[in-house]
Parts: sequence; C-alpha cells; structure tokens
Amino acid sequence: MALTQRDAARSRSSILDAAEEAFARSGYDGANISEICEAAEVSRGLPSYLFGTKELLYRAVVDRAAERLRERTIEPLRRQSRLSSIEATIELFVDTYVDFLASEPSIVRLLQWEMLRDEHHTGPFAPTSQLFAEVLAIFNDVLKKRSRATIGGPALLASAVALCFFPFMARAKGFSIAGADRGTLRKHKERITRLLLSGIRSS
Amino acid sequence: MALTQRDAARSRSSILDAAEEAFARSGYDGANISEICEAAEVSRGLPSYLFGTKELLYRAVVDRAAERLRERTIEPLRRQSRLSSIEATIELFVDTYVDFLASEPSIVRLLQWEMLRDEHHTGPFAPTSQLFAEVLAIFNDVLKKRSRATIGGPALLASAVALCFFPFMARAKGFSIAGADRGTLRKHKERITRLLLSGIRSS
DNA sequence: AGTTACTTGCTGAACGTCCATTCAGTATGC
DNA sequence: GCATACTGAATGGACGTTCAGCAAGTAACT
Repeated sequence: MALTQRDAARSRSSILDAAEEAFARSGYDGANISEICEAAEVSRGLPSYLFGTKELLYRAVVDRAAERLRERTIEPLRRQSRLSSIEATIELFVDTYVDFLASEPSIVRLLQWEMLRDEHHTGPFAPTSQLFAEVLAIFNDVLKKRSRATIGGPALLASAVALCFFPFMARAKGFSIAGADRGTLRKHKERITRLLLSGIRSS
Repeated sequence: MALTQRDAARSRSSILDAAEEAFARSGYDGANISEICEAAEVSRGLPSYLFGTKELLYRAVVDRAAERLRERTIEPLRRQSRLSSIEATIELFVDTYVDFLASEPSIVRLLQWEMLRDEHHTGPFAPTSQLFAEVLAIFNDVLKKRSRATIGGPALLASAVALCFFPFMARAKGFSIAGADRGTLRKHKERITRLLLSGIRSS
C-alpha cells in the first residue's frame, strides 16, 4: 500500500481532533471513546495505547486548545502592550478575542465545560485560570500609565471577557452570535469596545 | 413512630433538593442516582418510582429552578415595566438578577449545564430560552418609549445578562464574585448599571 | 537479495466496573 | 382489605482499560 500506515504522529493528532469534537459536544462524561475511535478511524484500543486514560486524553485536548488560545489572543496583546494606551489595548483584545471565539466554536464549548469542572480550578491543573492571569497582568500594566484610573484591572477584564464571550455561549435565539458573518462580528466588536471605553471615560 | 413516614410530597421535594445539588455539581452525566438517594435519605428505587427516569427527574429539577428564576426576576420586572423608564428597568433588572444569582449558586451551575445541552435549546424543552424571550419583550417595550434609541433590545439584554452572569460562573481567582458579601455585590451592581447606562447615553 | 532478529504501531476481544431501570415483595395508613 | 408508599436485590447494557498477538518498518548479517 502506498498509504502511510503506522504513523504515530498522524494517529495522535487524528485522535486529538476527534476527541476535541466529542468533548466539546458532550463534555467529559458524555463523550465516549468508541465514538472518538470511529470519527478518527482508528481501532478501539489506540487512544488508550497512545494517551493512557480518558482523563489524560482530555487533558491533552485541553492543553492543545489552551495553546491555540494563547497564541492567538495573548501573544498579540503582549507584543503591543508596552507601547499602547488602554484604549488601544482594549480594542486589540476585543478584536482578537472575538475573532478567535468565532473561529473556534469547539474551544468555546471546551472552556464552558472546563469552568464547570471545579476540581481543576482549585487544583494544579488550571490552564484557563493562568491565561486569565496573564491578560490581567497586561491590563494592570497598561492601566498604571493612567494617573486617574476610574476602573480596576480585574473589573475591566471581567467586563471585557463577559461581553466578548457570552454571545457565543448563549444559544437562545436572538442572542447567539455563533456562526455570524463578518459584518455582524464587526458590529458586535464595535459595540463592545464602545461600551467598555465609555465605562472608562465616564464616572 | 411519630415521625411521618410514607409522605409522598416530602419524599418528592427531598429527592428534588438532593438531585438539584448533584446535577448542579456534576451535571447530568456526572450525577448518579445512588448519591442522590443517599443525600435524600431514601431507598435506591424511590426516584425511579416517583419520577420515572433520570431524564425526567432532571427535567423536574430544571423546571422547579426555572420557576424560582421567573418568580424572582421576571415577575418584579413585569410589575414595574409599564410605568418605568429604560434606566429604571435596567437598574431593577440588574438588582434582582444579581441578588438572585448570588442567593442561588446551584441554579447558576444548572443554567451553565443547560446551555451546553444543545438538544434542549433547539427542541421543545427550553425553559431558559423562553424566560429570556419574556425579558426581551419587556425591554423592547420600554425601549419603544424612547424616540431615539441608540441600542437594540437584544443587544442591551445580552450585555446586561453577560455582565451580571459572568462573574458568577468564572472561577478564576480575582474574577469570581460567588460567595461575596453584601457590599461587594452592591458595588458590582452599581458598576454594571453605570456601564449599561453610559452605553445607552453615549454613542 | 534474502534471511533473521528486534522494535514500534496497532488491533479487538475479553474483563470488570458502574449505573439506570425493573419488579416482586413488604410496610403503612385508611 | 385495599390502595398507596416504599424497598433493595436482580438485570442488563454501556463503557474504560487491559493485553496477547499481529503487522509493518528497520537494521544487521549472510
């Protein structure tokens, strides 16, 4: 056969793709390994062989997703933060974060499931918490330049994340922005940015 | 025995209490009926006897929770909306909604789990979607009184819910407001209200 | 070029555990 | 004595994990 068989790296990523889809759709408990094997077109035993347990497979999925999140939202922010005003920082954050959430619907769901698995957030395994902390540090840094900051870093970040994230998780019709076109996303971003900035200025 | 045995109503609500706690903590798949029986101090077979299946028990829990949500956030709003300005409506909504979320941590989690169970939101069983629609109708109604509304009802409601709800679901330290004291809650409410109102005025 | 030996990738049936559901049977109140 | 409330052991299915075994690649040696 010309088809490459026995390619461990390909098998790994194929399983990770299928597992991410399954965990995003059904959560940790709801997903089962058989359906993952079927979607990944591998045998029933391979995930255990490559990743050990279901829990370890799940962590691999979340880690890979967290890495994408970091690359596409934190890194751009970190590169610009030294020179930017708080206005520009917020604008950049909203822009990259909303684009990211729109392009990665399964990560949106993974993050939601993760928020509900509380053992992780008190325990040592808390990738999302750590990412939040990094963005917070950047926000605090930029806010310090303002002599009269009318809002704290945590409150500002919490509002920003809430306004960006929520429309992607709510599925009630009229609220969900999941699967929206470019124009709708742009208006959404503008609205959020304007609201956050008016919150900084006023008061 | 003086203790009342064989009290179907008491058994029902005792099971509902335990089930709500279990479903809120672990979700539908993660919760198991044995632990619910233990917490409710009833026999292993009683939940099935009274509610039929696990799915029906879950629906009973969600319905009861949705009823509490309606009573404490929609009803107060409905009573005042006819006479109120949009400012007063927002203030009242934020006030009652935040108080409700703070006093009902397990409903916060139930709502989060519910948002992830997508079959329900496209299917006929969607209590939360319907509640959102009711509040939206009220917002639209009040907004109509303004000749020059600078924001749509859906966008306004989405922002309000996002800002109120998110701090209760995020568990990253520095963000979570779950278990906060009265003063912190008051400041939180004031901040949100101010932000939303400045979003209406400016633009 | 062919044979051997060894490593690595992978398979799928078998196993054990967990868990929702069922139901024959018991207790209770009227 | 009859309906209602409740019990808990039995049942069967779903699912994660294990593992003996097979196949594919690689290297060394003839």
